Amino acid sequence: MATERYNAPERETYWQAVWESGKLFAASNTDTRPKCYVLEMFPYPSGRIHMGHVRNYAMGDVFARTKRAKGFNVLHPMGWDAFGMPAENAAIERKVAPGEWTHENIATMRRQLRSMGLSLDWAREFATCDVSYYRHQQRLFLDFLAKGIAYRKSSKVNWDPVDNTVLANEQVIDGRGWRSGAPVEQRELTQWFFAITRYSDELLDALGTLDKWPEKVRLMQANWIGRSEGMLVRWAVDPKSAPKGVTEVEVYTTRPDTLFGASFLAVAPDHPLAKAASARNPELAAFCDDCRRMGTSVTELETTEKRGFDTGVRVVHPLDPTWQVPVYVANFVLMEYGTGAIFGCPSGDQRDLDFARKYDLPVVPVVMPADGDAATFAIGDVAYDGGGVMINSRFLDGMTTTAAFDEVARRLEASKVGTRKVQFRLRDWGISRQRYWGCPIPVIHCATCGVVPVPLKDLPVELPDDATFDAPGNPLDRHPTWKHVACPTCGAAARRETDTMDTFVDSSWYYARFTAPDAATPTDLKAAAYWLPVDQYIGGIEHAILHLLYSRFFTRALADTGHLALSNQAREPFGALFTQGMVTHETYKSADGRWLLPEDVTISGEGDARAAVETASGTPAVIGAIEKMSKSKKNLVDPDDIIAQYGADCARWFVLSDSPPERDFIWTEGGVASSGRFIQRLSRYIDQIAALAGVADKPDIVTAEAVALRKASHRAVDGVASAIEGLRFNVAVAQVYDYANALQTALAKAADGQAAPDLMWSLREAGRYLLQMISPMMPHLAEDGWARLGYNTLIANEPWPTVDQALLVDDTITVAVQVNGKRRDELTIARTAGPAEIEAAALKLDAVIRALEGRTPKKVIVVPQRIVNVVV
RNA sequence: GCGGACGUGGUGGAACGGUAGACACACAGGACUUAAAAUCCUGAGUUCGAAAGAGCGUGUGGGUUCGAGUCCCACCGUCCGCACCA
Repeated sequence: MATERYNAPERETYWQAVWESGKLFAASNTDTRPKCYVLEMFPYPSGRIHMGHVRNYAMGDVFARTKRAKGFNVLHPMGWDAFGMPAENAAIERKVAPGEWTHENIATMRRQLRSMGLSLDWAREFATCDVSYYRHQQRLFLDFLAKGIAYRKSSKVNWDPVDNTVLANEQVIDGRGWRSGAPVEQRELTQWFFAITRYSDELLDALGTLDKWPEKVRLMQANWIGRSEGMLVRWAVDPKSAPKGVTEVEVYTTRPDTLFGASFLAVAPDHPLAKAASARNPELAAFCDDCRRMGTSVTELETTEKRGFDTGVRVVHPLDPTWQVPVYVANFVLMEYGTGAIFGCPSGDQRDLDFARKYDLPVVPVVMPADGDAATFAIGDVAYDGGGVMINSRFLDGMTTTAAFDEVARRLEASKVGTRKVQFRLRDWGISRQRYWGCPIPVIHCATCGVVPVPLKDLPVELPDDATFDAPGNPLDRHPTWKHVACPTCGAAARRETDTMDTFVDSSWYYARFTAPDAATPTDLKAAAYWLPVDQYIGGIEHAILHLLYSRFFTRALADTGHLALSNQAREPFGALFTQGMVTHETYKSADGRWLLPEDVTISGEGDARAAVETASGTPAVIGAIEKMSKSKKNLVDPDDIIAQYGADCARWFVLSDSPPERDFIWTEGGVASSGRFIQRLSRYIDQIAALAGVADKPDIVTAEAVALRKASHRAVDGVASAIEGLRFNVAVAQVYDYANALQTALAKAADGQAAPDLMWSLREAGRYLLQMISPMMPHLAEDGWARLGYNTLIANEPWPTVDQALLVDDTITVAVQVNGKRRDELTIARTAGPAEIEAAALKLDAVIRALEGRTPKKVIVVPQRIVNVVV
């Protein structure tokens, strides 16, 4: 029987059109089935889909299709995270308007995503650069402003003096702007902020409820929020040494127990005391200026010497009025954390110790390990920052560090010079960007009225479409007319805010907008309450902190401004999170050091003998490391090419196979070809089954072949379902391969057309089950095979097959038999056999008798249906 | 420096504390073919052995257990996150 080769690309286009016209994947906001919201992180429209997208969206689609088959009302939407700097860079480099560039990219990528056959509800699609989206974001901003969640403050920023813009910390490389190369300045600028720190405690505590999030991500967020418990302690300034207007210094410490080890205070160069003291000491003023010029890059921080300058100010120890310590300005104290002032305990902190040695300050050990000897314990070049027992600390001596902490806290609070204080590392979120291609911040600056919110009736504040990009700086700021408006309050000439919002704001609430993308308000309370939280969110680990933390904050801010009606227990946007690994590929370089595309390289040999030549010229090439696919290293494979050659099912199947989804996936040409062959193989099996003579009624299943096949069918369906449920797609793929092998055996038995009726019937069932278990992963082949088997429904609409539990267990089972933990033989016995029966049978095995060497077993461990261990 | 994850054949990887290496890739041998492709069959952790079989095997060293890839401790290596955070 000759079967035709399955033309995947052609059939896939056909079935995509069938799904499309049937609106199969449209989600209803009113449905009695249980809901399931499946979401993958929406893409930035950079130009074309890459394999990382294919992997991400294939995973989400398998999950969504499986949930659909299992009877859920599934919401699986797609949109575009469309604001951002690359569009402006394209405008500068290619003279194309950012909006135009973005929309062209969206059109390309939408077509590419459609060719993957994803079960998406395209009716809900939007781009964050659509006025119909960002107008609502402006409304949210105004509501945040009214509640104090959005506010303006002056803060230090990285300023690029050539490009005339603020740079994020990530955009400052070795102290220089990443585009201009100019040394970055620290500038004090008034910027817009979101008060994420208002939710610090809640964001930290609620991490404990996110049990379907990766532990790693929860930990990273916990560290980022950085809660620490300590005390604020006020040190009175000795009036004789006090600069003008300074009477005390407040420090923050997490180790009040070490207070008797204090030998100095250090304040940040921008601390009020530093400024006041500078006024009377030009040398100190110069030192502070020097510190301010210091860069903030990682390498600089690591190499910069710890330096200090004695202010001449002396402060009084809070536990001993007769004891004074000097106050230094130090370049390592941050004004942004705590109070901008610390007390230094050299024996308990390495940095303080280094500082004390350098400036010849006392080093008094106050804590020693619990098993230490107070008489001999000393501090050399290494500080002891652990817990233990207090020494040299007067009334604290002999206490544990924990008890000493409490005792000091009690005394300082009683004398009103200290208070317990929880401190967070998390800072408020600065959202101002001096950029064109973002959501305009809807406020107006009036000389008399101050900052005036744009009235709701005047929303949206639309971006002008005639901005110019031929000069550095913010195009909105230099636009001839856009920023000039009348003050909404007094009518006088006023100025629009020309900053736009950080693009992370756009992606902080899109998942809520998807639940009602056409609502006249930012959210539809009913729709959002029905769909949220997202039941399964899938995306890259690179968003572990920023996007995922911002979204968690936004959900709470939306609830507090009446845009979400959620109970306090459900203020989380993403119930379950999965972070998938990257797609990687081998890299190739020509002899003269140019990166080469995989398609331009021919590989020969294997193992250590593998060698590459540049196909066109025949010159030898170098095979490099396996790295994340990137344009710069040219180790890219274009999904379009793969889909055109092998089909979407093949691309989907391949990226789901082999590697566990959370790990990196290595793309190989051989691997994709092999997936393609497997699709042809399944297609042949379907044709063979379709050609079988039908059996009208279900016969008794009696022959060994039929029984074995049915067991394999039901077990595979069961195994695939649970693997997908656990997002273990590589295991699901392996189950299908395994099942295909079983099916092949059964088909071989029926090849002569003389098979028993029960096998014929079981093969028909097998064909049906095969298609259903592959339908989430290879939806097109499943649909095509379904039609070939003669069904006139769509498999995409079919419920997940039911599993006959009786077929999942065997009457006889095989248990391993060990002697002293070493496997010697195995025993096949009735599943119902009791421990005594199993033990007796095991002891009769030749291999066991031989291994016993005549000894009498001391003990026999029998775990029914698992193992027997004979101990001698 | 702090925190975390990972380490299994030639390769990607399976394995509720219970027969390690499922499944796939690559490889080798065979069948079909004039030939190739495609397809099908067979083999394979490693050492010794003709075979039956036996020894050794999940980074290293200890521990818990009748039994450890899995749990605990230490170390080595790789990767990731944070980092003058008081």
